[in-house]
Amino acid sequence: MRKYKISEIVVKRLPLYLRCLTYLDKMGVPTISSHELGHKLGIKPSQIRKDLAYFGEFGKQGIGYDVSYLRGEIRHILGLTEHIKVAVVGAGKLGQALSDYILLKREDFDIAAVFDRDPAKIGMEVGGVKVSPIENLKEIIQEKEIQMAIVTVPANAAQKVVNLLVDAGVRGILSFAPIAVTVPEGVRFYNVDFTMELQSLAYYLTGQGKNEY
Amino acid sequence: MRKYKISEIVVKRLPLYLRCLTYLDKMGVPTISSHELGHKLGIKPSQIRKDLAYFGEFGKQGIGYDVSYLRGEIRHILGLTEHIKVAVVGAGKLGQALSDYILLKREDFDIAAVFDRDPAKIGMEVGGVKVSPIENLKEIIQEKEIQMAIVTVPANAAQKVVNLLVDAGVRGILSFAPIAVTVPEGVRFYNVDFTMELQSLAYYLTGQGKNEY
DNA sequence: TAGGTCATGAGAAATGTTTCACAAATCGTG
DNA sequence: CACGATTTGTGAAACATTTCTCATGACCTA
Repeated sequence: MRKYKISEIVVKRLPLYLRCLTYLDKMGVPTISSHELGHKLGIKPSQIRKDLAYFGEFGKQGIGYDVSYLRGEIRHILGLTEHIKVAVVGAGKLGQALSDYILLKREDFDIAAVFDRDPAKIGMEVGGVKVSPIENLKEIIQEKEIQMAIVTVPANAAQKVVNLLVDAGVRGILSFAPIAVTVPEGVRFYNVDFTMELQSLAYYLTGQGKNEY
Repeated sequence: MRKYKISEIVVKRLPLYLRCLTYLDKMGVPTISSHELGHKLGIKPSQIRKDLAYFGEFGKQGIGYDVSYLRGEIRHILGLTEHIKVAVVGAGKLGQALSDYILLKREDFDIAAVFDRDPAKIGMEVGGVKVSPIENLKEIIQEKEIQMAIVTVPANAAQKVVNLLVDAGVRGILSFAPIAVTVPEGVRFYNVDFTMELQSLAYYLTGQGKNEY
């Protein structure tokens, strides 16, 4: 059953399971075993069972997991029972792409506000809302009780924007800015930097990494 | 010195160090200790020292690391000594944003080709090159000897595109498609799915994750 | 209903990763 | 030069994660 503390590495795998279960559910697959699920995801079945066991008992011996039920349980664990409001800071191409994708999918998240510094972008419609000036960030975030934000501003503005967000009360931040940013305790910060991903991929093209297989 | 096999978790931290060192170098900082670097990155100094020690001895006792020299060594380890050619498949907003960013930075990577299925996009200039039809993918990738690719196509096209890329000889793929994809051995595949990041962030807003501090 | 097959959940073992602790090297200062 | 303050690289220890193994329960078929 539920332990005192779940490690982040386990929490990060839940969305992976969720994504696959949502797909299977849409396909009408009624049940799946940890073995099959693991095969699809390139993960050992025992790991899936152990991960899920931190949160409860969701499977049936001899059968596996009910796809639709397990999907609901994982959504519940992750707190995705109702749509979560997200603010996007930075209405450049990346901010637009992410916002529009969230709007299109209409799953789990709602774009509640988009901010930019550039006057030319203010008023543009992105992700289904009008772009607001960054000066109004705190006011709007507090008024709409937004708790989560996506940052797609240039590196040199990232720390300043993150400070603004934290000051406004945001507790979870996903940054795409290619720079290290610090946040106070109590705020969760993830950084997605695709150039870092490319750089580590590059290592495996050198031949140095070949021994890994 | 160099061990037989370096774990992926270590390789993935090198770009983090590199990003910080590049910044410090630009700022004119001559040397940095593992303690200072760790403080900036939220990592323990001992971890940085151990990571680097897999590849050689780069520091001086009592001094720390020469920023410029260490930066060069890490770039060398990652195989970033010359620009690496990258193909981008999917010329939507995300593909454009990523391509244009790489073109703008002109660091480590060159956009050598951009592909799309949509005839309306063919010929558009993205990332400094003209968008080519996906039918020409294999021909162009082989002609230009492209070894790395970024995939920004919708989920339902991702596996097909990845198959094409692998068939054309690409050995490292960074996919932004929100779906599980399989690749044969010998091809390294990373998946960046920002909705999965948001979902795991959501967990820490539930209060369930509060115990983590 | 009995026997065979399948698949979970959980404890134990194996493996991997992070952190500690310290000898050795470097510098600055008196 | 000698000493104190730093800081690396590394082996050992601590900690975390993954994998194995197996008792148990569920279904199916005859």
